[in-house]
Amino acid sequence: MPAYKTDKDTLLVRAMQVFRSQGYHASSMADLAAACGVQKAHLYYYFPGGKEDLMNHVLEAVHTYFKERIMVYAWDEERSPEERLAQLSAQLYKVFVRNQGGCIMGNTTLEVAHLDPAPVFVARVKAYFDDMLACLAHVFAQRHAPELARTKAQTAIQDIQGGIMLMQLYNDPSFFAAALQRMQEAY
Amino acid sequence: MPAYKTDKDTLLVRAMQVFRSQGYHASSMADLAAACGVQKAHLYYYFPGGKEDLMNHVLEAVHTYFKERIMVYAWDEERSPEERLAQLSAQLYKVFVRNQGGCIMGNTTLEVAHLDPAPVFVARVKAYFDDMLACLAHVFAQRHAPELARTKAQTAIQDIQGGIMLMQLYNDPSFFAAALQRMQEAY
DNA sequence: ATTGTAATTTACCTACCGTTAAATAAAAAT
DNA sequence: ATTTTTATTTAACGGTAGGTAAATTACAAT
Repeated sequence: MPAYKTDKDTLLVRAMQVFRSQGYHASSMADLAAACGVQKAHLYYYFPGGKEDLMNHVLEAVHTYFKERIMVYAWDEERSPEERLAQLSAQLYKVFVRNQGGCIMGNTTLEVAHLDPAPVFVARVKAYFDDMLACLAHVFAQRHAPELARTKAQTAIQDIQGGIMLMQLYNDPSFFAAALQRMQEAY
Repeated sequence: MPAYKTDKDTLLVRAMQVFRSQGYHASSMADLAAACGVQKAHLYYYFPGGKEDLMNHVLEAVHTYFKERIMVYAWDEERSPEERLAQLSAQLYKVFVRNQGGCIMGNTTLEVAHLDPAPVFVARVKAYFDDMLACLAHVFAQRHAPELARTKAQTAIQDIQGGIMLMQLYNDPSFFAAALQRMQEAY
């Protein structure tokens, strides 16, 4: 089916893996091209804006993936809130433990949040956390008042992000797993 | 009193500010030297191992600062656990909200945690979180069983680190402040 | 004053960075 | 078959990265 050897989505997946495990600045265009099995000049064909443009599309793809494959469970009105949280936890655990490099959104936040000038893709990271916050708050709102639900969602996200941080530092997924557990118990 | 224009500690403070707000890889030796008011070659006089060596000493200094100026409150047996947590919260709030760039330990974790080869200073970051965890667990252990105390300490740290992350992303300290509040209520 | 040592700068090196232009190869259209 | 368009590579550019060697300046000891 692929007439040409590369399609844009494959490039994005490979580039994402590099960015996630090495970070934005430590990932060179040469690294990214090598991981994609392509000469680095070719990356400018699909992403004329260069490295920043590529990262922007990578984060957009990640955001889309999370919305379609993970956050959807939060909006599934057929299931109980408890079931939704369990589904969310299971999916998040799979994604963040299977893959090396933790959460590219969290990594990117701490790496570039207050660079001057701020890269354009900071907006993508914000949009991701906006959505994650909204979907968790929606689930908690099934039982709790909107404000409390929102606070619980924020708490869960902070706990989870901190858990991913310690998981990476100590190479021990239990921090992250515990955060997911607490999110479920918070309902 | 300073016979020469630079002493090592001043260099470390200035370098720390750069590393904290720009991150490790985005901080060039030229940036660091400029912030220190020194030619970049001079940095190799005090830190022969170069950038990595400098970062290592910066993180060591930060670790020492936190131990002596913040974590001490946790071990102050003269005060009640509630008072100690209040003191810790107040100090942490001051440090992380006043300064730009959030927590250099958290930033560094997510930026370099799984670089290959891992920089030597990853060990310093681990030591910092070890100590922070131990001191919080010590306070919680005044009322709770050791295991539960440790879990509460982990939870607090994760919540706080996630709070610092969102604080930086949204430029809103309330995430972080809420985490400190929850830490106090967890006792 | 002279010498010795510690601190700091000047000048430079190589390697690699992100990026661009032009050439080539592959596929589609006619 | 020929042409046109799309995909991909080759080759190179200027800039800057981290780092080094040597020269110079500032202080200390005598």
